[in-house]
Amino acid sequence: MQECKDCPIRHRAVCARCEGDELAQLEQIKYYRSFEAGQTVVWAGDKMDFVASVVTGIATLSQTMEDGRRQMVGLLLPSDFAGRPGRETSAYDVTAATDLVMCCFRKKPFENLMLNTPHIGQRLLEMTLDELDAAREWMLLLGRKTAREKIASLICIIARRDASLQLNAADGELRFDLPLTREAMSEYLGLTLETVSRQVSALRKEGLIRTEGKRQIVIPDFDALLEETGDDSDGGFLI
Amino acid sequence: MQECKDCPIRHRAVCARCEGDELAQLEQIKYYRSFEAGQTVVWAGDKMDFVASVVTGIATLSQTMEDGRRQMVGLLLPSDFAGRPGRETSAYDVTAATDLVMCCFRKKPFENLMLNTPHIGQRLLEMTLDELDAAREWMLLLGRKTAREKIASLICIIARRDASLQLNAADGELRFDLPLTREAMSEYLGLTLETVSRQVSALRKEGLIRTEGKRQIVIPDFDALLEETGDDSDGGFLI
DNA sequence: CATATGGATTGATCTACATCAAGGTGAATG
DNA sequence: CATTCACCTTGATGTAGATCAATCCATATG
Repeated sequence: MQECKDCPIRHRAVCARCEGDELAQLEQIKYYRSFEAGQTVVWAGDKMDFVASVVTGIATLSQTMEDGRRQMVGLLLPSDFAGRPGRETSAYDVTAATDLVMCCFRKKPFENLMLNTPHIGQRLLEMTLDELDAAREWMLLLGRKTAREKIASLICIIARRDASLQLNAADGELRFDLPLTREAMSEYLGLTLETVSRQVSALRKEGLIRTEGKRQIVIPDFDALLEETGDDSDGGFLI
Repeated sequence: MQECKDCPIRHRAVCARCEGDELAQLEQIKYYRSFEAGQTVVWAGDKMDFVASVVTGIATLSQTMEDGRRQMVGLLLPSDFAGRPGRETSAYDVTAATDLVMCCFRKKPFENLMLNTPHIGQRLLEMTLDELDAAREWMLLLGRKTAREKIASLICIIARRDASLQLNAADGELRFDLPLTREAMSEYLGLTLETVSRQVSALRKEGLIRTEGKRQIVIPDFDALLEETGDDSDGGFLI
């Protein structure tokens, strides 16, 4: 089991500012869980007795309607946080989009720790406010953007998040793995997977992106792609 | 100026659990502001040196794209909270949908108070988590629901929120004011106002709702209307 | 009292995306 | 090495909702 100081979650997540005693306490309630791509972490409505931070891989939060329509409502990249203190059950399906490792904290002790360690609560508030902003940006995408703009936006979001985690070859080109299936992309964007496929092809034919293999994406000119998102040129950040 | 203890925001908002000293401190940094329907409280990007709680009326948070497409991303009813501690500018247009009174707290002293008063931060975290859940429910609506389901959902949301504030004649019928213009509804739902109008008319013709005057709505059978939202029958809550 | 004015409604038409359907591709498996 | 399986692509067609345009209605205004 890794030391928390080596754990990627220190970048953004709850224990980033902990030291000494607090860190020791966190260690005690901490454990790692691994999932294979496609596995479900918890179903909506199921008991969820932990909160967690993504270490490696990608997890998604989704809602499902009775007739099966699905909408993704959260995309968790490394260092992102999942789970709501003060709630027994998960409100969403949590699914591993890729192979996934999560750093889990048992909920009850975590909540106790929160009471005695104000900065954990503060950190959590900051992170929740960030997530709320991301959700609102996402709402604009869902409510008002065209299919083409949605695809361009998603690619930019992933590229940006990816770039912030590890520096990519900055010879103008941006190269990275698109870790979502067409179906997952369609659930993110409120489209069908056919429309996703068509629009990705369209961007490829126009030279705005290249695809190498099935999942690797190359963006020759990031700003050109940004133009297609519909966002303000200097626009903030999503997710 | 009202006493905080008489202020509607005590129901849900930040000062709900304050007493003695804290309340006195809150009083000192508190002031009220009134707006007429249609007025803008702040524009996205503008300096916002306060946080606030809605006392009476309705405020909206919206995002605008360069070409004018608009999406509402927040609907603030009495007792709801606006503003992000730790941020200088507003990320959204804040607009008075009806005549509006807000209870404002100057930001800097509010943040200081937060540092010394853990339960304010805790309360804020709870509220932010609730808002995040609401935003995610809203994402499902925007991404996957039909126009008809969107309208039914919005009417149910307002009815529910309204009912929780003051008890309505519970003789089966639910009667309340729909405080949004067709345009505001369309911005909430990611539709055009024409589509909103058509779908409201459709629900009326089918007897699922009645309209009295321009804004008053009567729901003869709430459960019947709920059926049209696409949500699980026991479904939670929005906004 | 005539007349703006700011919603709201309703109709006709268009189109972006969904739906239905048929292959294609590449890694995994016996 | 053939076969399967999961995923992706592309085509043909359908449709929900957008767009464009006219009219209505209630309140406000000189």
